[in-house]
Amino acid sequence: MSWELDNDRPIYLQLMDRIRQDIIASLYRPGEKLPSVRELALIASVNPNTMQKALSELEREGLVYSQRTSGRFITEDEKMLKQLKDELAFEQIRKFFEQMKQLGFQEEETLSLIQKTLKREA
Amino acid sequence: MSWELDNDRPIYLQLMDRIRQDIIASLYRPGEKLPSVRELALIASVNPNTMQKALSELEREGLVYSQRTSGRFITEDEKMLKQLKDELAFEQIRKFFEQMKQLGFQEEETLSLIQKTLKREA
DNA sequence: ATTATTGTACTATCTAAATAATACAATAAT
DNA sequence: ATTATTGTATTATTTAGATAGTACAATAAT
Repeated sequence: MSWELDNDRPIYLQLMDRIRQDIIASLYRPGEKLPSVRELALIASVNPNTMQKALSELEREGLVYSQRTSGRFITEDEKMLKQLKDELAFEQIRKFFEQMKQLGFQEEETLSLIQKTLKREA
Repeated sequence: MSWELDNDRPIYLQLMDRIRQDIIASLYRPGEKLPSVRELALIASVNPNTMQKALSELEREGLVYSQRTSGRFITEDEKMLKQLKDELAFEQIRKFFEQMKQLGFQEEETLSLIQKTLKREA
């Protein structure tokens, strides 16, 4: 299937974002075993080294841990996952309003623009 | 002052974003003369070549135009500026909801989370 | 015991981006 | 006329990232 990656940011960062999101959104469950580095590299269509880098960075963040030869697993610390989810969501909101502000939209305008956009979809 | 740049994306793309936003938000007015390449490079604390690249790309987008030796100017096509502003805003909204969705928040949840966040600020 | 799979490590190569240092032609300012 | 400023072009160097290829130690599976 080959993940959607662009050339504007380092691949390994995009891989991290994607996997982090999949964990947060519970596509992978706490304690679940991840596919191997080589498998994930195949799935995403990237070099195994690049995937390895992404995974080892996620390990530094504490989101996954590896057991020497049995594989790599999602952390079982559900409290941490919940907290991370909230943090990431808040960060998205903050950045979004920041961007809109820089385009010249105050909070009120942004809010009504959202309403309008959502209505148009429905 | 030195603009806020990170190492996660090419500098010239970040420069483009910044200048594009400043134009859209009317920090620079249509027809107004931009500081010279060298000046802007100093202001942003980047290499003149990098700034040159950003500006020539913005020129390809039609946002600015250069007159051989008198300098570089903001386009006078206000219609285009207005349209670009709307497009960029819509794109921000779309991406934001996309990101939130990938974190596991549906539109409704995202909306109420926004309300909650804005209230907390006030 | 043997085999296959695991994460990990290492070296080499290639490319894009950023920087540095100049240079030049056109023209506005003097 | 001379000077300074403009955008632009060129060459070289450095660095980070991506890829390719290979290797190894630990251990689960057989």
